[in-house]
Amino acid sequence: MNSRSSSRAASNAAAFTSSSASSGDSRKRSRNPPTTNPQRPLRSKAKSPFADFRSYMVEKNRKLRAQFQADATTSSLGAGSSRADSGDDKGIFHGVSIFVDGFTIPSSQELRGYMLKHGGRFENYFSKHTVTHIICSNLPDSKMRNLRCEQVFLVNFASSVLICSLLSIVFGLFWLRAFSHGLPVVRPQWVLDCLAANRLLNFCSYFQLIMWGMPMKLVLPPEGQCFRCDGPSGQASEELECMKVEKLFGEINANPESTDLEVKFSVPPASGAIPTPLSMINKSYMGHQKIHESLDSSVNCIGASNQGHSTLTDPNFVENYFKSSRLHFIGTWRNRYRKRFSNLLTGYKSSNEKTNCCVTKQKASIIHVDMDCFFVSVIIRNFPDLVDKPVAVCHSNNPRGTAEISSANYVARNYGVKAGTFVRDAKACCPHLVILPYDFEAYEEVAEQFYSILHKHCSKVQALSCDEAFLDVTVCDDDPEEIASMIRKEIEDTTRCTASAGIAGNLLLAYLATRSAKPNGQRFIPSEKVEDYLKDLPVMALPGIGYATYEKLKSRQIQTCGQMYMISKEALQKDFGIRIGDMLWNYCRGIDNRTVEVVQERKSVGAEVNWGIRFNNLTDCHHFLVNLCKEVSLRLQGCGLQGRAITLKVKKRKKGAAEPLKFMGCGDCESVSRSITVPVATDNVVALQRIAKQIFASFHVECDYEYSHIDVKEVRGIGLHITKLESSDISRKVQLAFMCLTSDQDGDCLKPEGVAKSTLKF
DNA sequence: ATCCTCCCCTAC
DNA sequence: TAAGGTAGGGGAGGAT
Ligand SMILES: Nc1ccn([C@H]2C[C@H](O)[C@@H](COP(=O)(O)OP(=O)(O)OP(=O)(O)O)O2)c(=O)n1
Ligand SMILES: [Mg+2]
Ligand SMILES: [Mg+2]
Repeated sequence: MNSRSSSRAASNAAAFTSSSASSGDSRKRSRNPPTTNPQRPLRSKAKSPFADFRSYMVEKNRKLRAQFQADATTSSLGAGSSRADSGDDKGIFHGVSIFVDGFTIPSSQELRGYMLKHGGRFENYFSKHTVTHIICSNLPDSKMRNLRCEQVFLVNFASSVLICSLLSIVFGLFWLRAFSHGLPVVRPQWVLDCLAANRLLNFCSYFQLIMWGMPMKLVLPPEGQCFRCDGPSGQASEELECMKVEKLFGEINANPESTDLEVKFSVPPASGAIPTPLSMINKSYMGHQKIHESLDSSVNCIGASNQGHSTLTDPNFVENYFKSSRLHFIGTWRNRYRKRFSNLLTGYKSSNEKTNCCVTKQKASIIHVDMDCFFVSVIIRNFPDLVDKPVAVCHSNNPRGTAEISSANYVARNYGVKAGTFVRDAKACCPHLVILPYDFEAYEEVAEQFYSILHKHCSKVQALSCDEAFLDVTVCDDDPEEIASMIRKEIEDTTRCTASAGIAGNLLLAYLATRSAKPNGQRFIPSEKVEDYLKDLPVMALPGIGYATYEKLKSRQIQTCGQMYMISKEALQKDFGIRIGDMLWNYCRGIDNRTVEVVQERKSVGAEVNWGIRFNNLTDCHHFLVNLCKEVSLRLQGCGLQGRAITLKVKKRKKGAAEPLKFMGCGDCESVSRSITVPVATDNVVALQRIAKQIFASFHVECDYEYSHIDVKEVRGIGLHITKLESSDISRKVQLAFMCLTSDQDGDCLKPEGVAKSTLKF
């Protein structure tokens, strides 16, 4: 029970066995950029109708793709079969792909119609990869409109906060303008004149003057401070307003029906209607009785027949997969924690401020606590006979299978079994290994007990994962080692699972101390022992140094912290970059300047699946993408966030790569990702789908080897990530306010209580 | 210099 | 059979 100063951490050969784990399979990464440049769609020149089955399929698949694209991109191809797409009879806008920026005359819808009719394309979202021309009217028009709105707005609300929001909307235009990326910005008249001349005219004389197009930056001040607008060269150009702003996050909600900035402010149905994040309830790992599950067919018999283990057979794969994924569980745990303990996390001022100058003089006391073989410990409570047997948690007990061990107890670890090993390899090196199934609800419950105890003993708790946290006990009166001891005892009494703890002067050393205290132990590293402790420590034991960095260091004859200690900071920075070099130099000296952060701002929301992804046709692939968008949209809404940048990632079997070692795995892949930034943050599922579809289209995933950049049959993983996040609160209010303004349209959306609520706040 | 995009790396 | 997710840090290299 006592802190045995085991030397396991140092002598453990885990670092060296891990190389075999990644042999030949997917974990290898390619540094290569995408070999292709899918700048323009490669069109096969379809000749005679379907000479054979193959060309029939090619044609069919192209139609499918075109149909799919129609949402995000509209092109004459998508317009349907009425138009013969063959030979020379391409419309006058063939090869032209426009993006309409802001208010135009003719309207963007009219322009869209012209493009469709005459062989061009119309993009709903700007991307330098897909757009060839930006269409933009004179700014004053749109500006006037916006300003007029602003005045009405003033009359109605007399709210300075809202002015700020309005201004940010106006500046959205500037930002958008700055997106031109060297593409021609052309007046809409060009389109009309081309039509009149019945040919593609040189657009040079139609260049739109970008009068106010210098990038402007709207500075969002810290709470309660002045609000400024900085001009191009950094000088404060205008002091716009000086006001108390509790928080100003941004702009109105994206309108899924239109990207025009003078949008009709209708509430997007999906995001506005359901305030409760149903997704969170559905996904709850706490639901002892699965009430809400009845909402989705998957649990009940209806959909069950279709359920499978891949996208080939399960139309509801996204949802079903996540239900069983351990990595999804631990990956999403932090958000559930945020919700569950939000009362303890809010109002805590960011310790980022170095205001604790008085504290810095005092030497910090950090405790790191981590549950021992968490997933196993929780399950094994029900099997007391197994405590001295080798046990692991895994989906499968198949001795020839490729299911992964999630956690192994310390008996099993002595045989070399650890998280991530295939069950067949685990069985090979430990034939008597007992496999137990997962119980995510139980993990959730124990984690809650764990954190309740931590928060009881200390107010500065930083959650690292469901079984691991840092505590800053610098200002506590009690002896840190005694606190750790008490906490560990209470954890064991409450949960019947053991935890280990490390105590030291900074996060790094506390973390390392826990490692050498495990299992069921604790260790204090006094500052005078630090050098001794680090001297022979393998570099791989340092947090932030994984397999790749380890290999890189090894090739430079650096394997221990002691050896790294000898390398100059400059040399490390040259080889690993400024920040990482700095980190290496610090860590091998036991220096760590990080502080315990109770609240951590979320910077991205995303979902991806890289298992069970197999498609035989584009339809299924599109279907999957649509569901992934739903998932991400629900997650955004579930945590009250909206984002401006949407990134789509596609994993594709690497050229020459064999079938994955792992059943239904992604194997050795290259991945491509591409993002689109829109001017208005969104959480709306329709908007996400449109944007994701547009990006997907730009990858040119097709069913046809010769003409596609990615064969849909080789897609092994898809991910969707949202960044440039803003809170949805404010934007929702502003949006409602706008609806009030423009009450002529969508008046039925004006839920009285909604408006009342929003005005109340102001 | 600073920002942005597209990656890779890391940890649980 | 089996459930290889999630989010942050940061580097390279290009645009501005
Ligand atoms: N590759 C991984 C790593 C972790 N986990 C899950 C199972 C672990 O039980 C839990 C906590 O991770 P830890 O790194 O803390 O590992 P353990 O708690 O299992 O063991 P230890 O005693 O080393 O902390 O996260 C996982 O499923 N797959
Ligand atoms: Mg643990
Ligand atoms: Mg842990």
